[in-house]
Amino acid sequence: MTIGQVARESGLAASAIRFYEQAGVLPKPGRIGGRRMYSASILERLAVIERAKACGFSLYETRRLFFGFREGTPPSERWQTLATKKIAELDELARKIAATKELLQRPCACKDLAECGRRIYAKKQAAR
Amino acid sequence: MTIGQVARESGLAASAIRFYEQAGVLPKPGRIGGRRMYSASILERLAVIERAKACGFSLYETRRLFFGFREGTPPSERWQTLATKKIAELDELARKIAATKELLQRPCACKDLAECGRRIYAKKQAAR
DNA sequence: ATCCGACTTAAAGTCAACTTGAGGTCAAGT
DNA sequence: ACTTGACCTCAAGTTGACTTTAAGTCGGAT
Repeated sequence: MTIGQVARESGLAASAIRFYEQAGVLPKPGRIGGRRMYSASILERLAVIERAKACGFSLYETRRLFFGFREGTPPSERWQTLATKKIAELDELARKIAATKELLQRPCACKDLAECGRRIYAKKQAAR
Repeated sequence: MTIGQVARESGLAASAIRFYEQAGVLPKPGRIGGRRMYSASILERLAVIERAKACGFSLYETRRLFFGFREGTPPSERWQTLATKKIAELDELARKIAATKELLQRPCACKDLAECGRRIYAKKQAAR
């Protein structure tokens, strides 16, 4: 498949696919007349990348998933290692979001921003 | 107060305070000998900004909170408008995080990445 | 022969929220 | 007079994941 076909199939932009290659998460494909020619398995590879991305992995982390970290470790174990760390990060993020919602949902009784500022500031000072 | 004092009091870098001014979330302070001179109320203003930031508002959104959107609307109502929108965004984000955790916690039974790719891709295709 | 569309590259642009750096100014203390 | 330290402005750098642009190449159809 040409890069254009892969792009249409996967829904990614061709530029993104080139970028992924450059970033080291995609293997360098063969070339015909200078053009990248992919086998259909590239779509599966991209699906894994998409999944990793959906899980909040950076491209750097995704690259480590594929290769270059503790060679010889089975992929499932690599996944475990990365997943455990990421879950902790997500828990922390969820905690922050909950706290934020808490803050947002409490209707502000201040009649103007100046009063609001005074209250927030006073509270902040009191917390020290 | 000089910008340095404000920085020390608020815990922000002086450069951040200048940046906030430039971004339009802080009023332009008076100058003495070219230097910014702030009244103590700047700390309250900064506290509001900090709070808005903690709530996930961008500086652009925060600026709209202070001025420039539906002039004459009381601040509490502006806050309401922004808060409602932001809560919806947070709910969406929380939903995504939960889904991601779900994904991460399910141990991957695949013996290699190729199999993993085939499974994910097949599932993705089936979903269409 | 030439034209078109799909491809190639490298470099630069995008977004947010700042920070960093260079080069200059100001007022106070010695 | 001179030094010091805090401040000033403006421009450029930072991070991540890409996109956009410019200029060039390839192969097939007319």
